[in-house]
Amino acid sequence: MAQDPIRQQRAAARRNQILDGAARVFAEKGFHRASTREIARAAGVSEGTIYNYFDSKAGLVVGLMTRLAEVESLGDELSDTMPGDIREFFVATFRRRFARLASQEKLFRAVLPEVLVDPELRETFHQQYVLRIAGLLEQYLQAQVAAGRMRPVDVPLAVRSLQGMFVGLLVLRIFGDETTRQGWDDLPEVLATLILDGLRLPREDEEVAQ
Amino acid sequence: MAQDPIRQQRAAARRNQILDGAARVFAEKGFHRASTREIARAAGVSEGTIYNYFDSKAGLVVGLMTRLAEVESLGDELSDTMPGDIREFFVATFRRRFARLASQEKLFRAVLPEVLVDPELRETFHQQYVLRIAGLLEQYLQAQVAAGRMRPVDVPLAVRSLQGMFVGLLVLRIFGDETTRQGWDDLPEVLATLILDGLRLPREDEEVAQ
Amino acid sequence: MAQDPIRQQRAAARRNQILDGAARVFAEKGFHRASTREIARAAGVSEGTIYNYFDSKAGLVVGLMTRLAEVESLGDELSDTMPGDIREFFVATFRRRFARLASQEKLFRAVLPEVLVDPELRETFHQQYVLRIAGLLEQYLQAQVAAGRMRPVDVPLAVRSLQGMFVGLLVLRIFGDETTRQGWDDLPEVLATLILDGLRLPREDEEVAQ
Amino acid sequence: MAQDPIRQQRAAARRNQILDGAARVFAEKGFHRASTREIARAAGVSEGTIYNYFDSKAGLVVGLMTRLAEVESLGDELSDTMPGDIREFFVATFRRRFARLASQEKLFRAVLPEVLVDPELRETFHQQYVLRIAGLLEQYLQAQVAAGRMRPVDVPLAVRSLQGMFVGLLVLRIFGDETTRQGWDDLPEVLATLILDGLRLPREDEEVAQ
DNA sequence: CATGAATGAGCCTTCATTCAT
DNA sequence: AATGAATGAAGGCTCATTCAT
Repeated sequence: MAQDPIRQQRAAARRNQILDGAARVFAEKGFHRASTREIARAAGVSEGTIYNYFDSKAGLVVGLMTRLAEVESLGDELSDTMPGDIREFFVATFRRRFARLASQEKLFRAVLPEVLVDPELRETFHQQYVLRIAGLLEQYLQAQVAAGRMRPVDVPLAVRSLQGMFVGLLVLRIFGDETTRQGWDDLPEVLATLILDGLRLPREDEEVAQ
Repeated sequence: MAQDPIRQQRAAARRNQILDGAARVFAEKGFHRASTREIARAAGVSEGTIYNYFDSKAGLVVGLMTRLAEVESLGDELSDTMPGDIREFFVATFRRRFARLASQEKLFRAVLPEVLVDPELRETFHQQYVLRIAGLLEQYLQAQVAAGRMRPVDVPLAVRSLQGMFVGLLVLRIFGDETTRQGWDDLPEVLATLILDGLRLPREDEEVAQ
Repeated sequence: MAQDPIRQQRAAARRNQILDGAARVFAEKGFHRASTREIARAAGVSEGTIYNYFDSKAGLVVGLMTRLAEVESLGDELSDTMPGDIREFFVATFRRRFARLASQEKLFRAVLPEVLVDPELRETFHQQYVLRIAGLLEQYLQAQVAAGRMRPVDVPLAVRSLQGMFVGLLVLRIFGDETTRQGWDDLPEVLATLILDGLRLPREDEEVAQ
Repeated sequence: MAQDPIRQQRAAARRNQILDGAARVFAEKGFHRASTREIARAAGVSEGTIYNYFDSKAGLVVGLMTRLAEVESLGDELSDTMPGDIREFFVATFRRRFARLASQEKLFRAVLPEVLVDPELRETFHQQYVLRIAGLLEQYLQAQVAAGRMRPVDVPLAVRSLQGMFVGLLVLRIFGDETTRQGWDDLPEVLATLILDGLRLPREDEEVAQ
């Protein structure tokens, strides 16, 4: 029938409408303290309707994560930047990631706990989020290493370290750490220096460690 | 009365007994899915007894965190190492932290979510854990910078980045990320390189970025 | 929508159904010894349903009180009687009040204790019950005093004394006092004499006290 | 043993100490919301000790009532007054009762509810309190009637009405009724007029109702 | 006699989920 | 497809009472 695409569109709109409500309530109260009643109210639908689009309350989290991952167009981010200057690339990328993270802080704060606890969600999130981004970063780093522009480190682990740093700094932010929060905009620069140049300064009587 | 110290000792033992039970159940099921009944059973006491020692279920998390922080003798860790070689120091310190984190993975997985969600817990954890460790690290880094052995970065932010990396890598571990999990023992070395020397290799026709 | 009034009617019916159950159990066991589970069973609904219609267990008492007050059409009672003969008016009014009180004895026995203890309930009951009836009685007495048919006493206090007597006699009844219980039907007459004519007989050698 | 009387005295002192604590806590929170722990603390003893002197929490109420009744020396009150002037006697007696009631308001508020609800307490209270006072009042009234100084009403019912009025006015006071509370000191006079002379004023063209 | 830690039954309330309309 | 009333299991927590010390 010709109505199919229309229906699908309407259904997708409803889904999103519900997810928006869920995101709002989850962000404010956390997963467990958010009731389906409140989510329904926030989404402007009835409780029953939620269950027409999602299997369960946990299904809402899956939906949110999936949507999060769909929206992430990391590939673009990475390729958007001219690969010319490494530092500029790093800083720009970091800056974008940090802006993203900050804007989703509340949602992360709400969803992360449940993701940490629920094995299935954990798996989904890991696949759709961690591995996807890791893959892209690995490609980039690998290329740099191959080109002799970067130290031949264990690329996957280095990437994990980077990702970890992002996640961890977000966690610190969530903890309310003032230093992290106020320095958020400076972090891309600091990180770039840290990651690219390292902390160590060669003593004068030493050779530059390469 | 001579019984006072005995009383206190017995009370402390009970507290720990209860916390052990709580840790076990929290680790297995997470905070919200763990019922006080189950915790009581795991601890070998009655439900009522729990409330003779803790204000509420959330109080158990506070207790666990506090105990965690008490056990942490980071000061020793830092000073134990000869400050001779910076890299050795970093690697050794990282190794110890990573061992610690890994051994407490389950507990973290159980407690972290609730800490993220509950504002009061967040504050407590931040004070007792994040800031305490941050302070020690800052001292160390600052000294190195002052001695001209390290690049004059924004020390507090650099420290947060380090801490974030620890936390974040633990989170990746919790996500079940195979790369992180299998590379756990190699991470201290990778991180040391990353943090101390940086990724970038100077091209021959370039100046050393500072 | 045309369903709204139907909905409302059904909801009102449910409310009453629940209140009936609550009244039954409260009357039998008193407020505190009545469990919501038992109330639910007595009302023929689930425990959860109670909370769809009332905020809390205490809310049931409020509901009962309100319903009690709504049913009371004291105004009619007062005006129904011909104002012709004062004594007849008193006796008739008393008789009606006493019949009312007796029929609600159990409910009062169940609700009064909680009303006495809970400040909020106390206030509500005072407003909806005591003051409403007091106002009507005051009007009546005031009119009689103004007409010179009654002694110019402190009307509000006299009314409180009357109300107190009703309440107090009900309490004695609840205590199981046999004299009160068996004399219940005679009390209107006795009270009328007491209140209208007083106990004192003038000695022959004295003036009539006024 | 010679210690018996000493022991008994000490035991009685403890009992009273506990009852004082109970009275304080009951008065503040009501019977059900008062915990034995709090009572113990208020009495300066341990929870266990309470159970060495009383069977149960309800036993405390029995104890309080009994002590209340013991302290009441109504006989003295009644005989203290010169039987000369009836009105003076009534006013003086009322005044004393009202002062008593007011001073015990809180305790009544706390104990009455439980007395109303618990059949056993009800019986005890009725015997020790209601009937004892009723008996004394009946004697007095009966004598007055016999002496031709009072109208030959149904004495027991009249007495119940009086008692009811006391109880009822106390209840109104407890409800927080401002009129009752502020007029408390005037009530003895108002009541005396009400009870002795009645409200009705004879019209000039009528005979004095007898 | 006094203590107070331990008990565990039982309570009120919440909430995800279902289903008749 | 939407609704929202009804459900009832489950949960955290309180507290009167006991008993070993």
